[in-house]
Amino acid sequence: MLIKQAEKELDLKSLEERVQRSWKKNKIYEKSKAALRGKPKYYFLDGPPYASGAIHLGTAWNKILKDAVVRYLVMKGCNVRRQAGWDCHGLPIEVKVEEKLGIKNKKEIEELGVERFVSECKKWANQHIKIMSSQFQRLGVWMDWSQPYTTMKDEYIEAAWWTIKKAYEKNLLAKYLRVVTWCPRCETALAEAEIEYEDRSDPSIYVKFPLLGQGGSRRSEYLLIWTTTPWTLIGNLAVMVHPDFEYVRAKTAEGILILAKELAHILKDKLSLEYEVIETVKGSQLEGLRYKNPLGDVINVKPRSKNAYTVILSSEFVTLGEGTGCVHCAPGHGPEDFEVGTSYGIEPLCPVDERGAFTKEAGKYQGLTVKKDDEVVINDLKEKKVLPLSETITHRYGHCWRCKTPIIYRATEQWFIKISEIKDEMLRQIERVEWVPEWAGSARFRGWVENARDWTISRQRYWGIPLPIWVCENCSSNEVIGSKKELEKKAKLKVKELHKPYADKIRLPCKCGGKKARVPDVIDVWFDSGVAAWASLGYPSETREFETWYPADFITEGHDQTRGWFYSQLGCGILAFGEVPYRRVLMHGFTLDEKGEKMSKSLGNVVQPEEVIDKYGAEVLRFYVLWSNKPWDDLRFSWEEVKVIARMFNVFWNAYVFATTYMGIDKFDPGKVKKISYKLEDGWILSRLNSLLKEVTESFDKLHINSTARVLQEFILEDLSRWYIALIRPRTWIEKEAPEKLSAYAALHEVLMKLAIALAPIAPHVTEEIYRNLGGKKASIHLERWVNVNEKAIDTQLEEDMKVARKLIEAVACAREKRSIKRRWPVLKLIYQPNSKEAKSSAERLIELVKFQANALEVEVLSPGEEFKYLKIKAEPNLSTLGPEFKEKAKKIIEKLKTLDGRAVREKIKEGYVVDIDREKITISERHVNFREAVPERYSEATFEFGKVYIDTEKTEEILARGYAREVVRRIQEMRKQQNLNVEAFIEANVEVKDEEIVELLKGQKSYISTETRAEKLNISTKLKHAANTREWSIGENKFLISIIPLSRNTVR
RNA sequence: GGGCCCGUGGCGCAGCUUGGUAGCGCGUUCGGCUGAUAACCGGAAGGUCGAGGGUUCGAAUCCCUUCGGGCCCA
Repeated sequence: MLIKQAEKELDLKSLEERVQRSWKKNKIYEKSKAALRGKPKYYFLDGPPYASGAIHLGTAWNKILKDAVVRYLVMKGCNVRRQAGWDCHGLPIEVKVEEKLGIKNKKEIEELGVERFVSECKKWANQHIKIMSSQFQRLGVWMDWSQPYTTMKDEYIEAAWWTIKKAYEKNLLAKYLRVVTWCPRCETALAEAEIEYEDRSDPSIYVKFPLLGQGGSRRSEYLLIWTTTPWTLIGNLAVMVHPDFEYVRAKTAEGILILAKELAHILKDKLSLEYEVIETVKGSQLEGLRYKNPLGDVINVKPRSKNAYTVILSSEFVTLGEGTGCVHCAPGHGPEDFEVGTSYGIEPLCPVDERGAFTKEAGKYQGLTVKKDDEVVINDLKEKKVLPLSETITHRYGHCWRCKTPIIYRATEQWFIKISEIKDEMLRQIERVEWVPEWAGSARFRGWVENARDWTISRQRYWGIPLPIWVCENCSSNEVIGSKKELEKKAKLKVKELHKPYADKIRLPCKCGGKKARVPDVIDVWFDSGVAAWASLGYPSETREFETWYPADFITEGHDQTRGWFYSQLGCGILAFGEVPYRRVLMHGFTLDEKGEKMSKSLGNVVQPEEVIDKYGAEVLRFYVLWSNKPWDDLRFSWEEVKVIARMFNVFWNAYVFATTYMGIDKFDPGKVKKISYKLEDGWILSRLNSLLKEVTESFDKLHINSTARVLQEFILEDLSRWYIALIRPRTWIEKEAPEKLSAYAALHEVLMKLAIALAPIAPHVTEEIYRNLGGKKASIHLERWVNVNEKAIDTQLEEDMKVARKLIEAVACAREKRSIKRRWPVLKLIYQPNSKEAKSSAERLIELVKFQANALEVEVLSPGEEFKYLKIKAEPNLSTLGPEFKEKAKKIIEKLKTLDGRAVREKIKEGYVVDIDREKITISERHVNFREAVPERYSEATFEFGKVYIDTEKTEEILARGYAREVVRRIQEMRKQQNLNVEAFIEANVEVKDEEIVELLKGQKSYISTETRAEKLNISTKLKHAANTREWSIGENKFLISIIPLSRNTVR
């Protein structure tokens, strides 16, 4: 096995394509699956992305996260099930298909034919599954792309049917009249999860409802209400007040108005009405007051309930936050209105049809459209002089998540899952799950479930799982069908497929002799994905897979899925099996733009994954999104940071190129290394490697994948590239098969190999290339087992020692800089004054390394507390104490002190230093002097974490010789590089410098210079003949002329 | 209006679980190194850790309040 020199330039894009092609060609994914047979089962369940459109950064992040975790688990030896899934039904695709076919509403769909429409939807889904699959695959995501689960297959539909039937059997399926959120464009009920809230401008009107006088006493008296939905006044049936609030009767130019006392100020502030409070009453006293709907004579509403058009009480829904404290109640148009109205026996009234058009009951408004025709209502109110104020406000309003139409509330009959009855069990089940982060379950999800209402599962649409409920046209009895077989058996005929319109054509016989027809509704798509844990296993029509895998061991999705998939699965799981169908959840964040704002097409700040891949490669995108922040925080996308990661890969690659260059030249065979005597730094890097592997394993296990990525990055940049390779570089230049060279190769090889394995789940392509070229034993790195930590290799003391050494060497660099001494120039002596015993021993153990890296001829390590002996100590007289104590003698004492040796003074100062002034012995104490240290001119000093360093800056002849030699070597190397010479090429070099002294110095360094530059002939003189490529260099004050000539035999090798 | 999360030099983040000298990267600037590296190293400038209060000998870290952003809901 030979290691080839790697390509110098890292082109991730082409590397990735190359690697992906080889995966395909060699069926690596299939092999990886095959290798897992018999290993412990692990069921990863892919949350199905919606099969329309293209992937975006958020879905890319999601899949990358899944892929990294799964790859890790596979390497750890888990037999992971990793089937891709697709969510295919629902409004989004219906809307796209409507657009494509140029139709706008349900009527047109019916005209076109449901069969055609549904088949177009299926086609759309299939097309986009294809597109998105290949986009995900380009990211390097390994899943079963060829056998995905889709929610539109008959077996999948059956699983949903079966689950509905379970709910029916458990008496958790119900149909009742309730106010639901409704999209008038899509003509269907919407679940809470299908509504998004956006700011919009709406009317804000104050309306007077005239009280019906009892014996004329209430003439010109009104309830003052406030609303932002004028159209709902047609369905108004009551006015709610809070029983405990105080209300006033206020006399104004508009008559006597009744409203909450606390809000009475709006009469003046908003309506510009002077008012006088003539009575204050409790809300409860208003109960039963009758009023007239001001639109009463133009509409056709005939409520039967005796409580209609009266004041009713609600302590729950009347607040003083806004409005007037008298709340307009239209039981057909609001859930709260419905609830309170019903408790007063008021039957809800909904004079609005599916499309949002007013019905006959709306009288003169028949045919007009809700919301859109608010103006008509407002004008009528104005004419009737019951509208003291009409303005507009901006507030959050719900919109259909697909077509953005403002939603309305309608009272309709719908089918529900009675969440209220299973909520306690749901809350208990949340605790069985391991949530990452913990609060995703204990706080966020729990909070959502606690507030959950019954789940409306019926939709009045076409592209979805048909609701498997058949109702007798005769006796109205229900039947729920749980499978295709059951349906065929009962219908006594074959069913083509379970979608609309085929399912609708099936009629079932009823005991009463009549026929049962399917309710025309389809099921809420959230229910579809809710059954994925068993539906994707083909259960219940097939049980083998189910018995093997269920329940899901791991899922990961964004925090929006708290209300979505985490929830729908929990609900469906309880219906089906009485338990939550997943065991571990990683909740991840959202992708935001660089300013932390949501990416959206309208803002034009969307970054496409392809864009990143085109510029930097999938590897960079993968590493970036995993590294950027904690998985559960939102990710602020930043091109700058992407660049940082791209550079890291470059450094990693360069380290690999370095290794392969020399290993290739020397034909190093990792398989044939026998006895290795590692040097200190080899032991160190292997220790660091194993410490790294430990951290990587731990953080992966905890799903703290950003930590994983960060420690890997740190290791690559700091330990491997910046330090270890710098340390072993001289060893790689040794020509012979020296043991110290082989040990460096062996260590470097092990590091690169294991690092590649640790990095493989995150960067599957580049690590594959490296693994194969470095002689990996398997056909692919992804068939490798995760690396076990070799605890024995971890030497924490050595790691600590190296830390001290590195810091020490950095401090030397700092001391050098203070005197502008380049690193190429050796320093005569390095004195290290450590600040602890530990630091001292660390430095002593690594003294040779320090000496070499600091480029010092000699190193001395002092003991903690031991003073650097050349340090000058100055005793500075303290004038503020000497003056007052010694008065006129002070001046002479000061003079004297300045002449003394500070060190001597300091030694004796404790017991008092005695000076002789005019033959008088005067004792100087600590309070009289301050001691100051001064570094002698010859030394430069720097302080750092582990103490102080001093360097001797004296330039001896030896230093000059070595310094000039290195300067010359550097220049020759630069010229070799410019001439693109092979690393191994031999040359003839000519060096000319006028200064004779320098020539003599350099001649003494001839063998060093020749070895370093592979100069077989080296001429140094004050005057030389030069070749054409001669270059002039300035080194210090001197001009050097240097030329190099490649030797002809270079080509032979 | 409510729940959850986030807020740390110009920018992007770590540190917060378990309180003890505020750290990294990018950017700026000055200097240096380099036969793996269009890479890198060192110095400098740059922070009242969103704000206010509390607990404590000591708070970026724990608690309360408040402001701004995100997601979800009303």
